[in-house]
Amino acid sequence: MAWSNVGDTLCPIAGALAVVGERWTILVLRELFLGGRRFDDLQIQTGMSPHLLSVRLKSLEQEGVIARKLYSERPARYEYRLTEKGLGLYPVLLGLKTWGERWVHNIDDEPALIIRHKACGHEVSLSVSCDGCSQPIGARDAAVTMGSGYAAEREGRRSPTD
Amino acid sequence: MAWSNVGDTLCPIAGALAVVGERWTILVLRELFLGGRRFDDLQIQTGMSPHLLSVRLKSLEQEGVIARKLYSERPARYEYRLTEKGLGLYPVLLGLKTWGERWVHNIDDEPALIIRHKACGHEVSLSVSCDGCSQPIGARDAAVTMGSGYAAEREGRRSPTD
DNA sequence: TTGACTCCCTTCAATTATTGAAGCTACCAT
DNA sequence: ATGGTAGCTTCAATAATTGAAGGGAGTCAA
Repeated sequence: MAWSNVGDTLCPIAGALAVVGERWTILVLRELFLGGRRFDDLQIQTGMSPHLLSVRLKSLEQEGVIARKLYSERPARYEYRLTEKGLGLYPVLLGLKTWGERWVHNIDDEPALIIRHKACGHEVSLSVSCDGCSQPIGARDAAVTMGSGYAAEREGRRSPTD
Repeated sequence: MAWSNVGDTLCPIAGALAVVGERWTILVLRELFLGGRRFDDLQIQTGMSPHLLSVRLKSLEQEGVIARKLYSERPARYEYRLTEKGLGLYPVLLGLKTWGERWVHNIDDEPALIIRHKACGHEVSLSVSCDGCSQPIGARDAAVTMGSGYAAEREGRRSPTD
């Protein structure tokens, strides 16, 4: 299977990756979350080639993750902004940040990014918890069940009925 | 800049992406979180080519995200398992799942994956909240500050001192 | 003890994706 | 009119990915 068909599944993780799972894409989103708005800013701070950045921006716009907004008529100049759909990726970015700090960089280093609640100034964090008992949940505390449709899709891959 | 240098920064998001940011990698991790252990399972359920899967598995093993464990001496057979470092990516996967359900698939569809707290049977969810006031936080409620090192790194890219 | 089968990959040629340098248009400042 | 900046696009070279095929090392059944 080619990567271009990765979204053809009931799995929501694969669906998400079909939109934001290519190299550089999350880095572009990071810049937008950090307040970057212009092509050159995004290009310089991500380090990607201008060509690829333009390809990625078009794709993200098409998917509705970002929107272009005219900020100068002559010459026509657009800035890029996250839509609601794009802002919805906040927990994913925060998850990567948290994991990178814990497992990739040295935990004693000065933090590169500090995220605070605007209203009260305290830091913000990500957590997985149980909707019933509110306890914090780690990967081992959870069990996965598959919906019947997705279970059938997976079974079909095991024993192809062609 | 080439993708291979994407981890050369103080940004923890980029650090994380240097490890798990390539195409297919997160899908491999999904399978492992779903309980897949063997090469062929991973290959069939992700749909990626065997070659690329073997490349990705080696890289993940090298990074300490997964470990190979011998489960049969003769013939030598290994299974792949998430390490603690790998399990730490749980919130990221859950974030993608939640976002995919909300923004990519139809929200009324039967869910493909249901995740429950083993201890009490209720569903599990991801949230961003303030460490001070415990309020739920959206992207717009938070402000980002950069550490001095990372701020300097970024400033250097704007005005290269070569 | 042959043949069929499974598991777990590896190899290779063909196709795609990505890079990095250069170029282009439109405007602004001097 | 000359130089500079913003915002891209084009293009040839390089690297990543695919899909088909193959191969070794065992197990099982006849």
